Amino acid sequence: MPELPEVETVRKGIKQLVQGKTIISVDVLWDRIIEYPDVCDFTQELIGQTILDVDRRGKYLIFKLSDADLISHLRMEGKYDFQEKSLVENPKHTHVIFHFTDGSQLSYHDVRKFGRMALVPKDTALSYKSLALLGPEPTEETFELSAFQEKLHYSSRAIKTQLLDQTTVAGLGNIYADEVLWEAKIHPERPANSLTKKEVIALHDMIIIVLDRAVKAGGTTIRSYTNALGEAGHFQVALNAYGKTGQPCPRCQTPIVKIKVGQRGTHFCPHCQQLKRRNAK
DNA sequence: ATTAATCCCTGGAGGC
DNA sequence: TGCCTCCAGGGATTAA
Repeated sequence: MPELPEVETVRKGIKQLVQGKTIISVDVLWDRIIEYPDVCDFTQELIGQTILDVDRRGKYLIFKLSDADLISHLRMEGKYDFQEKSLVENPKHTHVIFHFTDGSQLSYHDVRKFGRMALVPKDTALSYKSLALLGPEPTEETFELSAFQEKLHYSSRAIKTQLLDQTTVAGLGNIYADEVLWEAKIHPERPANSLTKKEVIALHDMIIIVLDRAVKAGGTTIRSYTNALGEAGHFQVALNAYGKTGQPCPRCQTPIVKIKVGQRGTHFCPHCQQLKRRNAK
């Protein structure tokens, strides 16, 4: 599932392949992928537009076009593929194809059809729906400790749930939420407002560190991008908790446990990440 | 206003 | 082998 680091890797890959290309036609094979406007207008308005740049905000890709912004969210399994020449037959699960004037094409694939695209007026992507509500990017420069601390202070939800809420900080998904909580040694079910100042600082710092590390790892394979733009960059970073049910915690060897938090599968170390503080000795 | 539950989708895994 | 059920999950929507 693409989270911020994966989307960033996809962004770089797509950018170097399609920047400067002009759309000549668009095929939409599954209408519900297009959230706005209706498929007919979406297709028509894209014709003749040139891709000036490819940006990202949180987990959203933003294609900067000559006269519009195209927003694309990959959700669970969305992937982009690039072909130098149009394919006679498109693979299964191909839902949207952008044809360019030079004969090449960018196609969108999505087995579960959860991904969404929206075409909005030029330079308005960041104020479209939930993009306008996104929290800060998880970088040193933008992710302020004080705002994060305040957000947690007023929330009684489980910290894991709070981290998945994109208005807290943008870009964390189920994998990295588990990873940063493991790194910060915080139990995923701790109420957000029960974290000590020390824990909030540790969590804040780990969010920046873990995502930066993942972005850098994903970025190392960019040059090999010709196909499957959503695949590379996945699991380039070793995971410590997510998907490690029953395996020893890399810190203390206690088996990793899996529970449900807010309907989401959640992995943690019951020794390093305790719900109640042990009596200090 | 805040938060929790439901829904969208399909393929893969496990049971029998 | 094949049929059935269950599970995975980001974010929009609906409900409480």
